[in-house]
Amino acid sequence: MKAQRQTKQLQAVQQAFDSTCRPLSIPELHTLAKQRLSSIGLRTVYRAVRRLQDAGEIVTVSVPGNSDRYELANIAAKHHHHFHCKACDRFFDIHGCPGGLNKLLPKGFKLENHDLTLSGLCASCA
Amino acid sequence: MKAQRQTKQLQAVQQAFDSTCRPLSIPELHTLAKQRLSSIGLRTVYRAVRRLQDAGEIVTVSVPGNSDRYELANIAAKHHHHFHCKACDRFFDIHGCPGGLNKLLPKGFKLENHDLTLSGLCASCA
DNA sequence: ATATAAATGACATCGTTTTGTCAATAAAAA
DNA sequence: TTTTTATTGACAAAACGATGTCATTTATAT
Repeated sequence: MKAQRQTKQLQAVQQAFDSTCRPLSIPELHTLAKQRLSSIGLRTVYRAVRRLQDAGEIVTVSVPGNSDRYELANIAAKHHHHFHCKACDRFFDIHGCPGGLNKLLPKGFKLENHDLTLSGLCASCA
Repeated sequence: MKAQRQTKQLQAVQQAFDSTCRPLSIPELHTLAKQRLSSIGLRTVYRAVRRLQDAGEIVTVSVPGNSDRYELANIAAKHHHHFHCKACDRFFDIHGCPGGLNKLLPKGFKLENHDLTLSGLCASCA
């Protein structure tokens, strides 16, 4: 279930993940990959993401009011949250978690997961 | 900027909000409104939501990996969060907030908002 | 009761994201 | 090097939510 051929295109997408430690959207990946391989097509980025997903190297990050992002599975394995910069529209990883969420639940509800998205301005935009 | 005519259709949508105290999607609103007015069209639900938004009666609720929901503005005015049931796919209001989120921010980041979505099973599905 | 125009609903259309297709390319095996 | 076939990229097309259109309906004012 691993990506089978080592192509320049797949490497360009992998390098985008490796060099940018934040959740990336498909258009962001396309832009980043084009910096290393200007000829890479959007269709190929979609396919690379699918393959990396199937290989278990990346996972989907759902965020409110925005299209899906993707990030390295080994980063996602450590519980963390995200910050969305309203100016540059980028997402960043936030390490740490408020905790104590079970107290917020109404009677009878069963908590399995939670998802925290902070938003405001990132360091470069503030 | 208020909805101008009091139609059965608009009332059906308003009643959906009034009788169901949780964030509702367009299809959910359509289903609920049809229970009171089976002839109401989806197009009309879209327009009713737009009008109620313009009138300031409802606001948009963005949630991760799901289409937008809408809820009454007076409910949204009190800071709260949401719970998503993975079984029935409904969203519920959660009152209370973990707080202390500023500590999680990296240097230089400016926090303006936050968004917490718990998920699991609701009382009726658990 | 009548006139006016906002609102409705059926349908078509749009805009965006995602996927299908297929001839050409190129990575890995022979 | 040659062969094989996974992969690519251009293009078409699907999927989807949301909106435009317009003849008809109907709430409201007169």
